[in-house]
Amino acid sequence: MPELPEVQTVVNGIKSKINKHKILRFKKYISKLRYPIQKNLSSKVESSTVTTVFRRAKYIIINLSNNRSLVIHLGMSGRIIIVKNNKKKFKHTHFSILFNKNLVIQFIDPRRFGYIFVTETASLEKHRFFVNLGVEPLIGQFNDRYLLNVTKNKKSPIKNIIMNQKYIVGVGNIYASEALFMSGIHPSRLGKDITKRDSEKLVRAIKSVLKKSIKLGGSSINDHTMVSGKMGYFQNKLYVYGREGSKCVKRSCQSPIIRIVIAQRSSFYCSECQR
DNA sequence: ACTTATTCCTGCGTGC
DNA sequence: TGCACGCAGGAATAAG
Repeated sequence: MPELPEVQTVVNGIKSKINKHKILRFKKYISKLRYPIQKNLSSKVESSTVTTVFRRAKYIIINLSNNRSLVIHLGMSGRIIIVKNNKKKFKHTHFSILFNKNLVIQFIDPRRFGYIFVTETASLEKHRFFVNLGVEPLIGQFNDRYLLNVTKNKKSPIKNIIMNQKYIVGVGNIYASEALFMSGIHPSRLGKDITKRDSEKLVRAIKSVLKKSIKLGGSSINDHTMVSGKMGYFQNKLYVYGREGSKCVKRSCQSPIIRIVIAQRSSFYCSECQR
């Protein structure tokens, strides 16, 4: 489940490798991803050079010298790996990008919820997938005042609010559960019942868990790996996600971790520590 | 304007 | 061993 730390891990992995490299060829093996790959995508990117690689929300953005941006979303099971040649194609390799100096990236995505598109860099922020994106959680603008303002008067559970990309980007099911545990807030608590103190703790927890996970290369639960193919390590540091029935990690607590479904998503929390 | 349900897809675990 | 089934979930979209 690629969330902000997993996407950032991929960006960190490909950035130094493909920067200033020329795209020789874009090869697609299947066009039916979440959105069909544009028919003219290859002609819009081939023979241009990479100028910048960065992340916005859960998107990977590769800016090109021809004033276009190549945008990739990993969906749920999307992976990007770097290989030396393109001879070995995996079962779910859906496209590959061949750069000069024998550098190749492959996009592997069994569930095909990922997608790629190219757009003019100047209009990227106005693109329908970008125009409604909320604030980046790791910048100063995301603070307790911002979150409190978002949560006030809302009748939906706090977990849904922090996972909603129009308010805060990059937080998905894993890190929402983790951050709520770290701040002692029950995932079902309604937005309107979040206090200033809760907001302070939750903001701190979100920033902290995302940063720690990035440092360890993200969480390799089902599909995510680093671009080298190596697993991330943060799955071993999770407090509640996927730990139904296990004991709370807090020594003084030891209560069982509970799984409930909120808005069709598994949510994990400690029955004692979170209210 | 907000809230909730539905939809896409394949691999994996479970039960008969 | 094989098959049916449910589940995993990001987020646009439709529906309420």
